[in-house]
Amino acid sequence: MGLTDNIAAFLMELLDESTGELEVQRQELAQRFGVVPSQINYVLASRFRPEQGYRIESRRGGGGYIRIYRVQDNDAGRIMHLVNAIGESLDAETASQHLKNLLAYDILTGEQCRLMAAALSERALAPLAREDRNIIRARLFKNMLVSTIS
Amino acid sequence: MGLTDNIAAFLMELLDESTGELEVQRQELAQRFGVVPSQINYVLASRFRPEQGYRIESRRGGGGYIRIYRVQDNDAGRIMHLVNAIGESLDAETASQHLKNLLAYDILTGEQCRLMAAALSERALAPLAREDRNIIRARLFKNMLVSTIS
DNA sequence: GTCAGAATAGTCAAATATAGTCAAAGTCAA
DNA sequence: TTGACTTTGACTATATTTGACTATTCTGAC
Repeated sequence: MGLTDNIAAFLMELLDESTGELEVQRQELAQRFGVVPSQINYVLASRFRPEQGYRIESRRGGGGYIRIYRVQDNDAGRIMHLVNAIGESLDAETASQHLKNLLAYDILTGEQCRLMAAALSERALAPLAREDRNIIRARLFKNMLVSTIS
Repeated sequence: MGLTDNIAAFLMELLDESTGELEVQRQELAQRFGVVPSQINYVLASRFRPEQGYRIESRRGGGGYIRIYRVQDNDAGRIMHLVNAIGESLDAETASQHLKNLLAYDILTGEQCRLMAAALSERALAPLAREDRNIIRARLFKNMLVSTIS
């Protein structure tokens, strides 16, 4: 486990102990782990992203600080938003892009994405005429998305 | 026995000793056997495929690793058996029964079953003519099943 | 109030540490 | 002799660590 993972684990533990809220000083934290201060920025940028369920606030200058909040984001809301945004027809390219986004934002797991990708693939729907493929693909995607939140 | 078999045997032994889970570093392993690092990728690709009952995870960069998991015995085999047993056409009732069985035998998780059920439902495929529905349903099911073991 | 200096934190790119891909070359058994 | 499997290495992709430079905020002297 590298330094980044160590520092991230330390911070997450502190977040567990408190009520999902935490304040540290960059310089002090860096010193504790014997790294340069900008390493802390890297930890925050790679392990505490909003799509990973965290929010950061900070201030420079005297008495400066970095605050980390664990937020509960509403996946169901985002999924329903997407479901409503998908129309009657959906091509394979667009579907694939949606899946990538859902995965990147940790709304779906890799397993769920693989399963959906298999169903939405051109291959699975091959016997249908193009326009039918896109119509069925939209229906499949919406049905599967809704199934993940119920 | 070639290098590939040697390395594979070594890894499988380690998997036996641990609880079916294992982490190595590509460079280190390659060095131990005196081969180029990409040889390790070949070993993984040829001896630790999902349909052989393994799953691989890896990360590049500092602190990078390769993790090998031995997945539940025979699941891959049972799934492939079912895939081969499903013909060109599949009605909703039969699909539903298959899903129930897969869940009951712990071959699929509840989440996977719900997702598949959503895609295989009469509702998702409603616009299609009945025989088309059954043909597409068979293709969807087979594609999704295969995706769970890759 | 203003300004200078101290005390913070942020940005960005280079250096380093891993792993992945792909195709050419080698090997071996049918 | 041929084709599948193996081995190799050049090139690519990604993750981490570091430090020089920049931006912001506070405090105290005036």
